[in-house]
Amino acid sequence: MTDNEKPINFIQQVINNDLEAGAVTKVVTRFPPEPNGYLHIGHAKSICVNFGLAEQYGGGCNLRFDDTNPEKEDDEYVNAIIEDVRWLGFQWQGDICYASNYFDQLYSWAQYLINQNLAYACELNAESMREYRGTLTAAGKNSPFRERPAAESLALLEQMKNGDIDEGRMTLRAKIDMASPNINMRDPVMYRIKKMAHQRTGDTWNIYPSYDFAHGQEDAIEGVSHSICTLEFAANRPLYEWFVANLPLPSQPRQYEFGRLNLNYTVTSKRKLKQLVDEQHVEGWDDPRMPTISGLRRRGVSATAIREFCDSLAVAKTDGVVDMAQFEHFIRDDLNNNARRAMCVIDPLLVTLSNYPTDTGEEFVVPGHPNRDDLGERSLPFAQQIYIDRNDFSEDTTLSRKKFKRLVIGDYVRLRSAYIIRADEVIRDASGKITEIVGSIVPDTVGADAPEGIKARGVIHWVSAADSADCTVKIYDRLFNQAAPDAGEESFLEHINPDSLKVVEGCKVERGLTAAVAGDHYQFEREGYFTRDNKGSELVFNCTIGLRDNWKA
RNA sequence: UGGGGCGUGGCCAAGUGGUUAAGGCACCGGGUUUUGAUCCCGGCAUCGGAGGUUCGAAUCCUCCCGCCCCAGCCA
Repeated sequence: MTDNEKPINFIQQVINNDLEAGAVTKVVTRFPPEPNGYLHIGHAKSICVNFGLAEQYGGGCNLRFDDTNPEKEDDEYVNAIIEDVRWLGFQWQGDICYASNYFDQLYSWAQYLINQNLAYACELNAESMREYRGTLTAAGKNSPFRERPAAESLALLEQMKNGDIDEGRMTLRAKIDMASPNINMRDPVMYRIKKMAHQRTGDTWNIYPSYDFAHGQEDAIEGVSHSICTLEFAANRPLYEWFVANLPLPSQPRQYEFGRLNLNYTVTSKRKLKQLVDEQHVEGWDDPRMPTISGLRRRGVSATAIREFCDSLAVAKTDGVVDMAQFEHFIRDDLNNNARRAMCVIDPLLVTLSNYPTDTGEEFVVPGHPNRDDLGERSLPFAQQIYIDRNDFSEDTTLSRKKFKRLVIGDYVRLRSAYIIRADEVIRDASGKITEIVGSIVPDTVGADAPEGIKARGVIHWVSAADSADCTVKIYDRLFNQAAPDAGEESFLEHINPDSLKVVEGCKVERGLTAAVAGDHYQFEREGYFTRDNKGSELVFNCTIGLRDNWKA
């Protein structure tokens, strides 16, 4: 708990100064996704930054859909985004905002700029506009339509809006500077014609505002004090400021940029994630291998883990790649503290305890968590026949105790929360495969130390053969087998890990887990953290992440 | 080659002229442990490079090198 010792970032410094100078009285931020895909871990950082700042300074954060391009947007995304932000545990101030709510206002501001001789209707097509724009090193040249009278531009804008002009034939442009070293300032497009219905405004509009003409004004309308976005928008800032300076806005928002989150072994680009979904490389946006919020949730990653991880990241202007291990640390940390313990045998091998009664059994009451009394207890049925994991048995009696702390013929091992047992012989089928182990218990060793002369090699998990449930376990590996899947010349799809999903059926889990519901987290002892899948009615557990594994074979 | 931004250990990152250069992840030792987990101890950099200013520089100046972003009627 060293939160108050955490150094403040550059945005907090700006806010502190603004507050001190009286330039700002209420800190208002916003999280402004375009509803053209699902939220991913990169958005989570932005969400934590924006909502976190608002919370820290007693202000508010808006959830605003930047729905200025109906071509790519969909209500499915709107709903998914709302669900994800809520699930992460954040609450926006007031109603949800939509850029499309401001279309009328934006339109009249466009007319205002035309009247100020700061905007004009341009008939250059896309190709010509590109030529006129110049290059990184060569200045552009003025559009032949640049000096068109305001009245004419006004009329043309009206026609564009009404659908009287074909798509691609005309745009409304800001009149700034075609020779600006910043290409974004070379008469950027404010409106383009799209004769397309919008998910919220229907077919009211045939023109839609561009990002640059909309964003700062949206912020101003909402009273956003600090408009925080990622680094790639830095070059748009002068344009943002130009509109803020030249329009009669209700407030004067400022834009600040920080480095977006990149994680190795995955991609955090909506475009690429959409491609994975569309081309069915994964099951959907919420596939447990996806870095989407919904995928992580289905995988079993908790909202707390995501938030703690995001809070561990710096808000700075460097663009690095965070090691997936850092994320995994927070996933494990939260689950270790909060997940109930349970036993699940993933590759069952039958063990018959010959000196244990056939007709009776016992119930061992054990804690739900080693150091969380509030997580209750569970009851483990014990009987003559149990399952252990095939990996926890070896016929090789030469294995040292240090190297193999599991069951070996003739030696002892502790069954977690139960007896110490010894393996006596193996039973095989016709093909030579071991089908059963016959062993024996050491009496009076439940909850008690081993008697003199007996030393268990280690502790292994188990489950009652008769009184346990069948389940399926899904184990995931990273989606990409290269740290920077989108680095090289080749497509990132070339680096998809073909073995990222392993489905194991016929696992045996302690009976209590038949009551597990989606969202319940468990630690399957000695294996890892699992959560019940949120799809279908079968008893399926997704492996969120394995336990740390430090021993060297 | 124009403009903008950035370079501190394997990764993330504090640091705003005087500190033994924080912290986290990873890694390496060791201890505890009925989870090879957790937990606990300990180890682990002279700051992209070269000059310069200064009693003193990661922090200031100069030059150089490297990386990222911008030439959508995407956001």
